[in-house]
Amino acid sequence: MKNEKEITIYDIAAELGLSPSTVSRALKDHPGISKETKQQIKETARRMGYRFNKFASNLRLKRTNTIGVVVPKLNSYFMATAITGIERIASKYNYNLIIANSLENEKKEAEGVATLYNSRVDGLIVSLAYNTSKIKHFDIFLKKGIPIVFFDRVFECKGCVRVIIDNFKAGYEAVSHLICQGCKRIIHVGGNLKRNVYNDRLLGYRKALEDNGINYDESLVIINDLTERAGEEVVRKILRMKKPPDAVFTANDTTAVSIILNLQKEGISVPGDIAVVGFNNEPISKVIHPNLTTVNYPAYEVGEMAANVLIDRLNSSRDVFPSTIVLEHNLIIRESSLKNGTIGKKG
Amino acid sequence: MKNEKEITIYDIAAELGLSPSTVSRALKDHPGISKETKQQIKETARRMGYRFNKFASNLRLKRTNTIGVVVPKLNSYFMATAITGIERIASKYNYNLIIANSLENEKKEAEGVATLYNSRVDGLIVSLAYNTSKIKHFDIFLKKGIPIVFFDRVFECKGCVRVIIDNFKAGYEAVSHLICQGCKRIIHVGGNLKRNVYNDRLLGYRKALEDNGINYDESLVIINDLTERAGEEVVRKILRMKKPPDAVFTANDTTAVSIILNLQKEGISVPGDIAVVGFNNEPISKVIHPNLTTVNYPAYEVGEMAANVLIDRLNSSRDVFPSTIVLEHNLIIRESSLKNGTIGKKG
DNA sequence: CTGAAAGCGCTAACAA
DNA sequence: TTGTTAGCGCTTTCAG
Repeated sequence: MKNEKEITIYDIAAELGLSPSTVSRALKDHPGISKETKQQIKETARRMGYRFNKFASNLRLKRTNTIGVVVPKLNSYFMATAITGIERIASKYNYNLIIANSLENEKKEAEGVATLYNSRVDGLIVSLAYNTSKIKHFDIFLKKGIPIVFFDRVFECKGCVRVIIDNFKAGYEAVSHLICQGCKRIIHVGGNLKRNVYNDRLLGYRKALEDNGINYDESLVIINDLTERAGEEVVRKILRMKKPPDAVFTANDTTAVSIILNLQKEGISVPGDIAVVGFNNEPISKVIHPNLTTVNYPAYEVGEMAANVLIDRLNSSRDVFPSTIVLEHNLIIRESSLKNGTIGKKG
Repeated sequence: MKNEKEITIYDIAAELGLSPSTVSRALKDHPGISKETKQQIKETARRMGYRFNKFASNLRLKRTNTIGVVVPKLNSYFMATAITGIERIASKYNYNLIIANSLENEKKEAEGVATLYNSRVDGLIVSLAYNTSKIKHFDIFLKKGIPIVFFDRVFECKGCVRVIIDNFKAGYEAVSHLICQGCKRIIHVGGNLKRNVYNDRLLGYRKALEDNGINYDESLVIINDLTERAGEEVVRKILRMKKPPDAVFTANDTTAVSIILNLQKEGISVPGDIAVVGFNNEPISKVIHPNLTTVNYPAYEVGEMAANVLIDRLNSSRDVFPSTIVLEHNLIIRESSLKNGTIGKKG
């Protein structure tokens, strides 16, 4: 590695016979510097290959213009899209992003949070890991008053903001739709109930059953990690059931698709024998045959909103902020749930 | 935002009647500090709510332990997976990641690179944007001897490392396979030929034709942006052709899947009428019916390798490094390319 | 409009 | 084993 000396504002100042403060001001377009001096300084800076030293500046200013992002994974359509939204807003407002991947693991999450704390991020955007139960690793942020915005898998805490959709309502709508289609034995496949998203979807499921006079049957609720493999296991379970279900409502598309493929492998027809509804509206839902009925989750917008809220908080001097922001979802009805080729009307 | 004073090593030193350097050393587990002192200092640090100031440290050490990552998008399976791989290695070696999204756009890419330069990343991991033609925005890095590792969409330049697969061979194998299946009029759908990946795949296509005595027909090569929409257009084009093709080899899975869906919509059977081969082995390829024959691209491993190579370079004092690292790909044959239900043997 | 000087918090060479 | 001290490069107050 070559080691050409780094150019500093002192070098520029020396070169031009000016003082470092003048150079600093000129480079920052400070009003009180003459046009010519500015021009000259900027030109010299370019010529000498000067680069601004963020660390010295951060050290001085105690502000990093960096946002920490903690997510449970990067390689899902939902997360990647949300992060893309976050990135767009951050870059618009000149914020850098440091991303920590918790890999769905509470311990890794705590480590990531600690690293970001040491990186002195100005704020945090978080979606919780699958199994996080204690959230005390965020205390250091809360105690210092560093703002946290949760999205998707959120946590109720004083002073934090949550950006979500109405998962209860979405679950309710999905299941109501299945009931309209004549389904009566509806399996629900969900995730860890510590996570609001899965808990709320389950509650929506239960309420929809209740409102339609269908008894809640605990044995029809399957909690797992919502992977592709989980879908295989669900199908194995279905095959072992004495009274088979006539529908499945799954809390994500990956598993819904896996369920469809594995049902088909067993000669079970979707939606004929079993109707399926997923969640998220990932691209895959339009590829699977039959196309998957699912809940559209505006991932990009959720990411943008989370970043906007955070940056607003960082820059505004107000001290009243929304605590929860709910974005719109909508049920997208496709073939996988249509028992009789028509949508049907009710509720 | 509350503003409790930040605790520094000076505060800890004062509290314990020690010197700042002792505190600094103790916190870094420096060998020449007694066990008890270390214990005591660490305990006090925790109690007082001390946090390490990276900026002061970076300023002092002129090293940031940060890697800049420049990618054309975040929300594709390939990129998200590669980044996950990068992240794993970076975090293993205690490096932070700053990610810049070029959105497939040369100008945005140059901006991102400039930002990362100012962030003083220790090194760069890059996959080029779709339309990048001048790469002079990397000159600042090259001139300073800051290492750059390219992956996937790479660039030939002195002192950089490239982590790739053999796209030529992969293209050759894919097309040879189609020819084995009896295909003779094979369309190739590719991307911007400035990008090595697309250019090499096209060259592989041509060579396979040549080696099998099939004339190269320029009108069968379609260059577009390889989106879902691009797939629709390819099918429209196919419908207008007097002599229809009997196969399509596409440089990614997204477009391949879109082509299959749109062909099917037109009543054209895959692989019966037209066989299809994609590229990347994204999860979607196992969902589409018929399952998509595709080239497995080890995205995670490419990401890991890129990060490993970069970090090795940063930490090693050697000055000989590989310039190109080629990882293994393999053709995964599924139903979408099997004209007669069997794989066939030849070449 | 420009300059002098102090200080942000950490590290390490050197000294004890 | 611990302490002293200078300095990393920038910003800003205060002075001119």
